[in-house]
Amino acid sequence: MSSFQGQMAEYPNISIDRFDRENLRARAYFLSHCHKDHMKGLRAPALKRRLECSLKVYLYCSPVTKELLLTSPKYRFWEKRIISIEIETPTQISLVDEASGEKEEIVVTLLPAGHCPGSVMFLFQGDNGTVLYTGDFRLAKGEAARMELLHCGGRVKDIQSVYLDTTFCDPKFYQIPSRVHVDKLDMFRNMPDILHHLTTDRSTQIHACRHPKAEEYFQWNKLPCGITSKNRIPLHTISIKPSTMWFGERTRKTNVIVRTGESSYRACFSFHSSYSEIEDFLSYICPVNAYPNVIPLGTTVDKVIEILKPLCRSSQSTEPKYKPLGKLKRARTTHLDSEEEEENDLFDDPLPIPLRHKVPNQQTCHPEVFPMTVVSQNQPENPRQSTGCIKAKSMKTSLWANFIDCEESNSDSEEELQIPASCQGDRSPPHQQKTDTEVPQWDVFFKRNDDDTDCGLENFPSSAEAGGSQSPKLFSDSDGESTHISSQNSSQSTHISEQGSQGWGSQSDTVLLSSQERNGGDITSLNKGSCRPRVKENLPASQMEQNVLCPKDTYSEDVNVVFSAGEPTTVSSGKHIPQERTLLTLSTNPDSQSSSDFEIPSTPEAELPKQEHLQYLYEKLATGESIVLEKRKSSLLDT
DNA sequence: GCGATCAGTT
DNA sequence: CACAACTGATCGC
Repeated sequence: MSSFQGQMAEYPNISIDRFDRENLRARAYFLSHCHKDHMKGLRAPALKRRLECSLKVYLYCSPVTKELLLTSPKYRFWEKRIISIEIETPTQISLVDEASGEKEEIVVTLLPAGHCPGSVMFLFQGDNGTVLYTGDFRLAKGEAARMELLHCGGRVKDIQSVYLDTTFCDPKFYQIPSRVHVDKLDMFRNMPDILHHLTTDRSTQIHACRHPKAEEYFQWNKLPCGITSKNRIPLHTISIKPSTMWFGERTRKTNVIVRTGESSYRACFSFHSSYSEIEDFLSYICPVNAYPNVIPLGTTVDKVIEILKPLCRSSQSTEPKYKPLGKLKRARTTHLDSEEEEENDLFDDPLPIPLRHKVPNQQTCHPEVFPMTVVSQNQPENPRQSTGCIKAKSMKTSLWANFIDCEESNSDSEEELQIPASCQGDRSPPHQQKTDTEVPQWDVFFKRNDDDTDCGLENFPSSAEAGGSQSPKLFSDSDGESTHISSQNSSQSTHISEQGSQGWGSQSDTVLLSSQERNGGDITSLNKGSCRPRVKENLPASQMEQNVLCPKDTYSEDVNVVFSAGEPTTVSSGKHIPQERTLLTLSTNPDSQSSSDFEIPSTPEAELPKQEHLQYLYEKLATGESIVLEKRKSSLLDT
């Protein structure tokens, strides 16, 4: 729960995620995401009055957050006073003191925070230095390194302060498996690409509905949405409750899904970064200061600061921190106010604010162009949006850089340098339009959950060790300790297969595992990954997973299960399907609950399991035996 | 009646 | 453990 009071030392004229008390005097407001604890005062009469009096005060947030916020009638009064800013689009905002006319320029860049739909971090750049407000965030290890707008000239920007989500900033939350999310439909009404994956049709197999008395409902053979079996045959439901279990440094892999009852499971899940993720993030950013936004119960500000301190600059090298961007990108400096000719070439447009329209995500723009949106408080309804290059005259320092993807760290091959970075500067990824041997592309991040193995119980290893999520594997290592799959038993399997199909009538009839597949004979459907864009090992699982609710061209064809945080998700399963697969696989194919519903993408670069292996696994599953993967490690995990 | 706060629950 | 949302009681305006 955020205890951030709304103001940052460097830029006290703006308020973020708090809208009461002294924040009532802010010249501009920022909302990182639509969660109540970050919206304190946002609909209070005091602020309402302020808005009526101060016509230049606006609320800035991501487009999705704007949608979500305006979904509630209680916040509709904001409608004409919200300015949404595209992700990763540096935007200049004039902070005007209406009384004196005094003006302060600030550039804000929204960076995806991976916490919930629309959630962002705010990177502010202005005369008082660069500061990062993370809001609530969950980013996998290595994620910061991939955020080009956190970099300049191949290095992490010189960040004065980070205002950090420290929810799990405690070694006991050292590791949390990477994730898996839906809510009411109305809030998505203007997000067609999200809508696309949801339905109000209750006769579907995977429900993320909820009800205060869900548990009772289950007993009455009813789902939280009220649906019951039509033919008196009991529904077979499996409920999955997301909750945060943390994983320390342990030698043995631990279940990420724990069975808590006949048909109920707890899936480890978090919207917040784990300790190790925070550690990675902060040490990479290496700010001068880090301030905790969250002081969890039972701890104190001082204790949290003690944890953060060693990760800040004073505790590390006095040299400016240099971190190669690794496989993902190389920076090309494009100092906006640079004296260098080369860079000026990139910015030969004389204007400070070229009037170019924004390019839709899936399109490309010239690589040398850096987007810059200038929002003038005088033109709120029609901000001078532009993806063109800009020289931000008011900025003291060179704040921006472009990046070119590269395969190898520190490699200087010309080829790499000449890679046409198709969407540089745009919100679109710099990685777009690459081949499958390239680094992950931005929309790949949104597109699928290749690494849902963690929660998805895929029979494949995650790519965790390679810099992505460090989630525990679903299967134990070769120490022979069989973990989670063993939590299931035959009674469940049969349970599902019989009643599930009958109870769900036509819906269940669409459960489509081919007989070959059931017999382990056809593994192609399990490995659609082979025709997907390939994802490099560094692609963090959580990033892909966490973004499943982002607007779609940015994402997912094969979203995995949608959970409602804090509430059980109900799953009705179909026939003869290894249980976990049924549980956690959801096709987003809008047209059918066809076989794709049950096709789980393989982990990138994982070796395809052999038919015998699958058969072996399925047989074990069917009989309820524990699955021990002794020798399998080499073939399944070491790929 | 409404909002804020707190405690408790899910 | 924790989060986030909700409920109900209480208090003050």
